Amino acid sequence: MDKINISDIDKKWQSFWSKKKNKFKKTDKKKKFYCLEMFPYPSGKIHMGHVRNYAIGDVIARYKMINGFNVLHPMGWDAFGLPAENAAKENNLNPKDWTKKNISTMKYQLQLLGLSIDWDLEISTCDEEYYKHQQELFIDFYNKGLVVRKETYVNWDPAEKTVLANEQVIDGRGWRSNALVERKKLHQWFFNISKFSNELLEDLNTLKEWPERVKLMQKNWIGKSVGCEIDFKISENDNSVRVFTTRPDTIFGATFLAISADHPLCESYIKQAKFIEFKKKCSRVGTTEEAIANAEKIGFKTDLEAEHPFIIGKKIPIYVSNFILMDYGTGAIFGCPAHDQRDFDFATKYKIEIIQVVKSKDFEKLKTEKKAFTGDGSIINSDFLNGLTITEAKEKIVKEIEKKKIGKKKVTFRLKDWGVSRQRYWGCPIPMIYLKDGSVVPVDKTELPIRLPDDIDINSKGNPLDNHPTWKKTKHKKTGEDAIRETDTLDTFVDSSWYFLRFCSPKLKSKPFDDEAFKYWMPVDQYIGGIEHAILHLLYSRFFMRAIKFCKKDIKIKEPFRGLFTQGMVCHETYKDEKGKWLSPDQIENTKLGKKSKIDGSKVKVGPSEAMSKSKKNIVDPESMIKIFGADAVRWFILSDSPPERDVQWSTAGVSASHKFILRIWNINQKILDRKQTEISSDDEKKFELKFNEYIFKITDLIENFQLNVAIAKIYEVASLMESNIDKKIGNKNLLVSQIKFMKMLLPFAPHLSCECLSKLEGKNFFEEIQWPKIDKTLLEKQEVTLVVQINGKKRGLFVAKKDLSEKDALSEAKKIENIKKNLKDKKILKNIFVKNKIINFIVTG
RNA sequence: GCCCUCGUGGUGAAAUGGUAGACACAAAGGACUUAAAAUCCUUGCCCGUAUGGGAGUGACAGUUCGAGUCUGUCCGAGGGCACCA
Repeated sequence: MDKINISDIDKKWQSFWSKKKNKFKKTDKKKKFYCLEMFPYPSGKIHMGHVRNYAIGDVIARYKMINGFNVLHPMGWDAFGLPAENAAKENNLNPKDWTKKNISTMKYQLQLLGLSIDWDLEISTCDEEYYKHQQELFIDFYNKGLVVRKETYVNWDPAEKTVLANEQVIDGRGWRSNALVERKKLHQWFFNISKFSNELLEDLNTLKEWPERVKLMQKNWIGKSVGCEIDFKISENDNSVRVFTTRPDTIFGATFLAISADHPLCESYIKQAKFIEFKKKCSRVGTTEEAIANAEKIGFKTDLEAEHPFIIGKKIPIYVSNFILMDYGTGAIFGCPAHDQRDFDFATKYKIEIIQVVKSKDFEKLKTEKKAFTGDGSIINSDFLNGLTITEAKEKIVKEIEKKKIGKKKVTFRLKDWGVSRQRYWGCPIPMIYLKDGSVVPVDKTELPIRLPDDIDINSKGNPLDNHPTWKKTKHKKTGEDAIRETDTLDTFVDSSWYFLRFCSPKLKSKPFDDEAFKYWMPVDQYIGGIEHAILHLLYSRFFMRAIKFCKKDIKIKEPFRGLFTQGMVCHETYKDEKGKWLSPDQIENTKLGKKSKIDGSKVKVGPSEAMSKSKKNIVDPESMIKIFGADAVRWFILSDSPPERDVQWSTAGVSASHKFILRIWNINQKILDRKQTEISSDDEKKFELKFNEYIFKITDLIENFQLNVAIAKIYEVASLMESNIDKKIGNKNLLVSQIKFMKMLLPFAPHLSCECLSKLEGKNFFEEIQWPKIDKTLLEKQEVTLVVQINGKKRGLFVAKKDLSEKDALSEAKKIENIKKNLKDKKILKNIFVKNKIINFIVTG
């Protein structure tokens, strides 16, 4: 019997596939399948999360390939980003070199997994061949009005002289500099994503193959709210304040107006010392959403009053308040303290009148608990609205408002425009220039790409592009006048918002993508990645597709990803030594007295299993695992232990068991090859065939439904079936044919072993002609079924019968069972329940 | 605060309203071996030698001949959104 050397067969088949460049495309071009996994950020080495992502993707890609599909299965690198700049600062090298080195390491590691990736299609977002086209798209968007320049508030790190993302601000301080972060107003570039708010929301309904959870998260993020705008006349002058509300039904309970500190009406106070002090107080609150949410409500009372639109002669004070945001609604509200918690808190603090307008028996009780009543009820104290329900009142008041021409029904979205400017070096330069007269224009497309300079001082404070001696100096192509380049670069989410389009024609020089290739491959049939991208990346990509459609008439597609699958994380136990320092799994030793530290032999405290992370050191290196157990075992384990959408616990015992199973399959294969002819028993043969065919059916169904862990459980069962039939009276040919089918079913999961076994079975190395085994439907019909017999709903016996046994025959068969006879004795059968192929239930007396 | 998801053995988990715990990990016992490793077999809560019986899917109700699965209330864990007017 041949012995197997796992690392030899890994190498053999990886080199076989790589020589063929994984181009196993079928002649049937009609059946295309675009299988895409989220491309990685080249941070240094691959981690188990990548292994899981790409193992799942590879199962789907290979399964589709051997089902006759023409499969696009590419890979690339999300190569721009902050870590490269930070690493460059620490090691005093260029971000480009650092990135390239990481890409080559990670590509080598991914190849060790034996993925069916077509590496000819490899792209990297930091290559000018890629970002050139991104700049082109940016200009297209700009020309169509989808890019705007606006002034907004940002988190400004005064030490680093740069803008920080919200997640880079920790407790109000810069994560690197530890400097107090300021709110600063800056001119920034924005993608006009809010133009598509309603479309992005409505079209979620068309995404039938997306997880409901992701769609819901996007729905909440877009945040549609239906309400109305109302103009309040200012008593002191002819101006008015426009407010937005979703509760126009509470208008009679309005006792104050509140406007944002950035509201145009505040302009006349800007120079007042009191107002300046108030604004200072506001900006002292952090910029994280949580900090804002928990901040105390403070107000600045203006000397203005507004006229209540429905109560003649009633004047209500106007406040400037920190809880009103300028970029939501109109930046102004009317406060109805009785029925809104924030308004209630504010009114209590500034002793503003509280008028109840919705009936509730708990109102006074809630008031003493300092709570507003936000529930349902009928309207009171509201003139012509009295007695109506909230819904009725909303309808009626909106009609009145529209009749009086002081406002109208209005839909508002939470989704804001996407700010894409970053004061960074390692990103795609924004192809815009500033002219002397202050205007801003795009560069001429013939000048693309606007390249990143290599000779930068990475250690300079602020943006190295801005500090570069010559880079930003340029000339306007049309007029020849001097101009200054935009020195901000694009958010890296832009890079990943269209890479899936580039994969359709990654080498094309003239355009971002080829129209024919686009038509053929798009949309992505199956997209696979982490849940952490549920909102931003997926929403931005959906926006990009629409923006491109808006710019190019012949693009018909709106949704880039037809199917989406979000996999769970890879977790591992956490370890701490006696001093509370984190230990990595390879610093742990198993002894009879428990786990000990390899470093000093001290006792180790085992913590809960958590997502693998550098900070907790609970990381297992995929490369070393592959070297020990082989690529198939690593892939197998990570797929077998949990449903792919849930978190999986990594365990060395588990992967070692997978390795043993790989060897067991090899042994089964050898035993079948070495088997001597046996006498045939038609009975054994038939049973085996029926059972085997059923497994093809089940495994096919399970893969189609992404139940990969259950599919693997069935493969274990097939292995046992094969093993137990080697000594039975089954023809060699039948066993061999079944083993070939078995190995084909194994191929998406453990391709190296599968191909090696197939080559032994068929006597040649082959791949192209592999076809997923066919299900014999007539055999499925012949399958026997187990009928369960219950008495009063309790299981009392079972028997195996032919499929579709009639009720009459089933009942008489059931009554022959010893235990059933015993239980039916002296009892009267009141009713028989019979469900074909499933169950018999006798309902009896007593 | 609002919204969503999930609670099944020592563990990861299976189960179109129809045999709960498939499959695997770990454990215990056994076989082989001088021994170990490897491999294989058995066991898994309670009563019983056993055929068998009882309890049992976070808790309590309900619908049903039959509920892990459907409905309601509660408890617990995780996630998303969060001065969004």
